[in-house]
Amino acid sequence: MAAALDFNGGFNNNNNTFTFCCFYCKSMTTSFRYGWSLSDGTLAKLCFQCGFLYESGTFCSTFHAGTTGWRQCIICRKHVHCECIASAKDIFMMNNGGVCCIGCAKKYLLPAAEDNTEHKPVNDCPPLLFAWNNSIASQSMDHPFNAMATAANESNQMVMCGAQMEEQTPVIIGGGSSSTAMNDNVNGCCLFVSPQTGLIRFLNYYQMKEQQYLKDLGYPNSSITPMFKKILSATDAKAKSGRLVIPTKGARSHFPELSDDERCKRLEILDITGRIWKLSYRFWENNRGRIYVLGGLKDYITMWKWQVGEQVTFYRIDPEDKYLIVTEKEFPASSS
DNA sequence: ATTGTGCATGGGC
DNA sequence: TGCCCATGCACAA
Repeated sequence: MAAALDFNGGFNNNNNTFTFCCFYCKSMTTSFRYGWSLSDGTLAKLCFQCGFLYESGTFCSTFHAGTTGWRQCIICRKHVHCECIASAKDIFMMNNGGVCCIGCAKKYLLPAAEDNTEHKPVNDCPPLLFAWNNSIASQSMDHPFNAMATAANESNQMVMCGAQMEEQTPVIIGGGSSSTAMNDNVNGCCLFVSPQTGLIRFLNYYQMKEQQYLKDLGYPNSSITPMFKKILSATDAKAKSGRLVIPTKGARSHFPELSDDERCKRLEILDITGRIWKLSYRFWENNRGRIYVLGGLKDYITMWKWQVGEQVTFYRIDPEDKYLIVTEKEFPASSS
């Protein structure tokens, strides 16, 4: 007897059981597990095996191991698959084209979304108007809203594309002085609307990460100041050398002064895990100038897997009077 | 052999 | 031209 189509998409085989076709592998199953969201708002029904792999987070690496579409999280470098619907929940598309895994996105990019104690605006920016598909409407303040912003354009509008936007629909924000203020360093900005006050808080990518560094290190109320940064050269990135040539200007203006009598000092520098690295800070002379280097970095370079072109930033934490070294694996373009 | 240090050279701005 | 700094090498610990 022909099976009757069930309203839920299953087949009644006339003995009170329903048979489902696994959305992914198309095998028939009598029990299913829910998978990812489909465009019609329902959830994909998966067979036991696919469902189990999906729930355990190994779906993509199991089924798509040999296919294209694998990219690296810009922060932790974990491989994430970006070409199937199943992985959509695990990735956060950056406005600069990079990809962030959802773990790092929650940790570094969207901390306000999970921190209910911090729904306080950090500035006095006026309420902004949101334009959605060219129709201006007041933004609902019912829910936290996070998105990645591209640079403010010439008319002081900010084009937004974010994880919570439908289909990457661009949104234009304008009418607030803050969009002008953000002009200089807006790439990777995260925007947050306070559900309590209705005011908009924004922190750019760098600021958000810096605040997170302080929290991670246990200095949530301290201040963190970038001192200088260095794009890693080929010789810097070689763990064998174990040293970093640091920009002369940054060294002179932020590190303790070295003299001909004291050509080397020991510096203790924290990494973002709180580990203390005892490094040598010294210089040698060259023609007319000094070359400043930070030595004793071999283990650090190995641990953080330095690669050419990556950026290392040195911070100062006050009032603890500590240095912090941060290896950032990839950066959105910054105009600063 | 491994790791750290100092120097000379040369390219680029 | 002057300075910065990337690089490779020699040498020391």
